[in-house]
Amino acid sequence: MKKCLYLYNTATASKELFVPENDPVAVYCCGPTVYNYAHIGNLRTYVFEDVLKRALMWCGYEVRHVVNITDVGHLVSDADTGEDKMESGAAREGKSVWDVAAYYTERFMADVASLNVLQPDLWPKATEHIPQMIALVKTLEEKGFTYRTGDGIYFDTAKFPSYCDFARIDPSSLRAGERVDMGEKRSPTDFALWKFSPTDGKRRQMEWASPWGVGFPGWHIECSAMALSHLPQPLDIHCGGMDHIRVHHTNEIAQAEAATGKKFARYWMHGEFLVLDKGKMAKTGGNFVTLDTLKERGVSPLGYRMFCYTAHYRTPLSFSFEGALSAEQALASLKKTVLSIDGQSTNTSGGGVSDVDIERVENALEPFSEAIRDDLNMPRAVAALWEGLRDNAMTGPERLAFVREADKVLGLDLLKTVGGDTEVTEVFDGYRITLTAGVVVSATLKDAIVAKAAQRKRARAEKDFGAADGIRTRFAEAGVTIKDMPDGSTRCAVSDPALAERVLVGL
RNA sequence: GGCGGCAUAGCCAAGUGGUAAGGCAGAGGUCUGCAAAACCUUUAUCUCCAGUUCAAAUCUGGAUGCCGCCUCCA
Repeated sequence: MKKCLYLYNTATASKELFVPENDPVAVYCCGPTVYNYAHIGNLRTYVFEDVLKRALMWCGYEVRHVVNITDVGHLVSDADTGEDKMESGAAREGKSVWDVAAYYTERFMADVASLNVLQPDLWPKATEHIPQMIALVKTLEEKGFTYRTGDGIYFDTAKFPSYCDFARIDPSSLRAGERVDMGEKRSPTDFALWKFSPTDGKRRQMEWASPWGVGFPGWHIECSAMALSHLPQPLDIHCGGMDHIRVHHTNEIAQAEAATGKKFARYWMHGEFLVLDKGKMAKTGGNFVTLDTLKERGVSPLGYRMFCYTAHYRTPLSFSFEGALSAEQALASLKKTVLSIDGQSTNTSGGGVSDVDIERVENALEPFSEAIRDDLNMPRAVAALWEGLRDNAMTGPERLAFVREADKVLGLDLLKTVGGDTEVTEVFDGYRITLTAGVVVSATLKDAIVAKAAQRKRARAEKDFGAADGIRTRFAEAGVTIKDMPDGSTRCAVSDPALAERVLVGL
């Protein structure tokens, strides 16, 4: 029994009940062009797509998920000029394009993995699908959809009457040649299927032989070829960022449908941008924030995932470190709340599951489920989670079951106990002092902190609060927070070991 | 110049006709030598103007501001 799910379809500009044609559901997502690090704006889209996939699975569907890796450089524009991003990336770093592609592919995969994005079933690479792309272009050529210019083989959009339907554009409104030179193109909407390598002697690092001459594929044909090679047509869902609607997806539809005579994809879903004060974040601008930058500023990957949930995926989300930090904080208290749930069975049967009233859990889950199934409304789903956690009607085990279900879609590791932190408990003069830090702390620093903390303990016992507070102030300067626990023990949390060492050990 | 979108508390935001979800921050309180933590309580009439309606943040018209697309881009 599948749960029903409503999704917004860009192709019809409306929310529709999702009814797949394939089993497993065929989902294709446009992947990264691997010439630089993924910025958190890119990553927002992959989080959205992951939520989509999890929601589908949660509703009872099996999913076949394909995300391509665009490792072939394409020109900055379809015009004859412009540099190739892959090639210029290689030149910038003094590596071969192949090395650049391999490096950033690996980095991208690590980034999405840290965001708890589920692995797709397949990561096809453009460079490994050149024959399929050539075959597709050949079919288009045989059917009369192409023409040749001095720099490549182009798709003739005039031969595909429904070209403008998807993006709802008025072709006459496009200003041909105003911003980019048309070259020999017959129409501003025509696009390259195959580009010839430059003949000025500047050899490309990536080029292949083809029936039309040595060159490389156009960007759009890469996706169509990879999608058609690995998924049944029509695809059930095709995803990407907003910016792909106008050109990339419009072109993909034209190529694929012209070549096969069949519908390419049934549902099209697009993620909105992450925006900064100054507008959108862009790789080309060079000014962008990565997951590593976020980590340096105290925002974990899952904190960022949480941040993505503050807005609906079809709404632009304003980014600021303050906002990201608030999501980090929210995630921390959410986890704390979950960890404090007493999951012990109150039932003497010892089964542990027997006293979970499934129906009660499902009732509690209903608002969450409704939000998810209403076009992945994550802000409402997260609100429903908070509300559910406050629901006193549920027992501890029921509450845990509730969170476990919700986290299948959220992917926030809400039930995972805190790991990775170093935590050392020392007994000093009879006082229990626990040291926590996100990283490994040297023995000297540990000893210094423990000694100082014990000294403060003693001062407090002797009611010498001036001395006690002096030590606490010193700790604060060293980035160490100190807390007296109800059970009489003391906890010290080290935020920056280097700083702490300088302040507390150095002198 | 054309096309499209957005404007909700200090911040991020949900909400598309019946009198404002949630989170973060803030405030007050309990607790504490003081802190911290925890827990409880609490904070908006929805950019402006004019309409439609018994009723509008939600519909219509206008104004202002911001953003996106028209070139590669999540």
